[in-house]
Amino acid sequence: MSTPETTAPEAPRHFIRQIIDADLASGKHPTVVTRFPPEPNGYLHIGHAKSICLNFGLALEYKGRCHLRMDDTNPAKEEVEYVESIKEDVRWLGFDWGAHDHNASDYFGRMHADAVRLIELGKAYVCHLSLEEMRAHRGDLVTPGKPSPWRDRPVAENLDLFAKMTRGELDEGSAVLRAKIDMASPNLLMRDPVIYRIRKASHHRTGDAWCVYPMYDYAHPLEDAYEGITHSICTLEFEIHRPFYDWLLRTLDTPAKPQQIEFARLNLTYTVMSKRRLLELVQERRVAGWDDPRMPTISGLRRRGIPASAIRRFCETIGVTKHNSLTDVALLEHAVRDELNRTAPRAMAVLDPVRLVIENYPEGASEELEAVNNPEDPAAGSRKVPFSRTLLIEREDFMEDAPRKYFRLTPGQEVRLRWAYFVRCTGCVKDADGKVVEVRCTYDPATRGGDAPDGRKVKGTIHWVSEPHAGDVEVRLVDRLFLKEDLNDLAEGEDWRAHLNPGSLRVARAKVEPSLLALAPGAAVQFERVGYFVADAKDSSPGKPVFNRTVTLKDSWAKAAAKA
RNA sequence: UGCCCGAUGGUGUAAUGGCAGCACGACUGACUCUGACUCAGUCUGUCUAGGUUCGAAUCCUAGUCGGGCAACCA
Repeated sequence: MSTPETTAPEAPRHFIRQIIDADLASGKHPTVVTRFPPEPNGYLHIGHAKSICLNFGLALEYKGRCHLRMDDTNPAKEEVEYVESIKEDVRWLGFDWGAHDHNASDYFGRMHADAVRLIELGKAYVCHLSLEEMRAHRGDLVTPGKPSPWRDRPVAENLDLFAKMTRGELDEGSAVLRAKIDMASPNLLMRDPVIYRIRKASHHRTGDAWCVYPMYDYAHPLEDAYEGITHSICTLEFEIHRPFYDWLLRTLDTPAKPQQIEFARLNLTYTVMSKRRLLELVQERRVAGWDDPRMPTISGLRRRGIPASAIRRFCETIGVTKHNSLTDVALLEHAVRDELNRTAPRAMAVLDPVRLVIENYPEGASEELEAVNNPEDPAAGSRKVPFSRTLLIEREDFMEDAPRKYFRLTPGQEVRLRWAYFVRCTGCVKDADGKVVEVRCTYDPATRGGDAPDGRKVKGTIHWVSEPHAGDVEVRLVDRLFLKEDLNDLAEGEDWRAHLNPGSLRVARAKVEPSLLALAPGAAVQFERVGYFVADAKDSSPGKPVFNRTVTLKDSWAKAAAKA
């Protein structure tokens, strides 16, 4: 597991850091304890990564600790499969919760005892209103609610009824436990919220031990208090829940009084982030699974070849605020390129091959040339690449009638074959349809290795593979999943699925230099002049890698050409 | 119609009463054995109107715009 870089001292003092600084300075807390509390009902995505980096990052930064806690209070929606994937993803991101592997369900006993205490305090009651009746009693945004007819029943009766609920003697939906607060509160969440409901369902951890399950609003503050969380960081939509959070801790007078702090969730261009939509993509088979390389899930990003360090860096870059924003996915891509440029070994692969014949190179001969593995990292060393008379180059690296400033192969022009020789184009061979089937050239033996002893320069360098030595591999040209920038900005009735990019996955064959065949599954590589790729961790087999494109290289020529 | 929260270049953010800064992006150009990287330069911003102050992105008031809130979900 990689160790996350400690945050630079000049890191922006975002508002949460400022709150913590103040709390530490005032002595309110001796240390920082945060938590990451996912509900195990789906896979983690890049938005969760923001929260993970924030919570675990803060703990690291302040030498406190961060707990991992499964918020498993709803037996109907949660599964073990998700628990495992969540742990794997957090670990992969580089974080460690140590011994603090918790579950909301660990506290069902304590929460229940606290509910009994609430009843004894006269602050909770059993209510039999149906869903519809309760909605009607709640009032609305502008009109106060009406009290439930059971609001003032005696403590003893509440105790007895809650015990019956707990023993499973009451039917689902026939009763709930409600906090008794204020039916006229302008905050609807304070109008006697439900805190326990009957669910005769089997829970993935507690089995059939319980017939009543706590609601999130009741459970979460208690979980935080039990664990001694100091700063309970969540997303903006929970802001309105904070008064109840504080009310509960105050009413129960818990020894610990964690503080809930809200920040804006991550939105990314060309990306859907809601669990519901991601689930639908999987269920409707619009992607191959949760870990499809096009998915913004942690497992998808991992399979796509995006390094954990790039995700961490990205999360630090985007900052933490209280206002909604839409982050350009280019920021993520930049973090990925930046990391991979430093670390990924280079190799040559031709995605759209056309044959290049060197007329003056001996037939049947071959040799090995030295190629640098990573110009950005001398320690990466070099490798041998086979060379012969017949090579394969990218089709787009030859043009019969080239525009000015086209530095690649065109009749009469000299270019460098990367790490090999200078070659001068002599022409091409076409088939009956006029399609180029072969490019011809001559080479200068004196330029072996790629430099001319006479000091002459070429403007262009192109990549190549030796046809007789080339490996043939599958490459998956992964592109953005959606064509629309802001998937949250949809017209009434507009289906987000209509913006799916039909070209988000193009499967192709590529010709590659032999060294690439030995690449370990999960290893990143740069195909020179093309992009960063990763040997797919799932579908690669020994000697037979399958490559996923992580991100393309920037291509200012393509941009210029498109403009012309 | 109520309550809560927010607003800084195209995008993400910093500045917490004292020179509006950084990163991404776009556009030039230099360099280059990757038209990559790197480097240099250019571009573009404090929602509006009042007020407080020597001085306001920052404090106050009003407005505008955006987001959230009426699951026995989290």
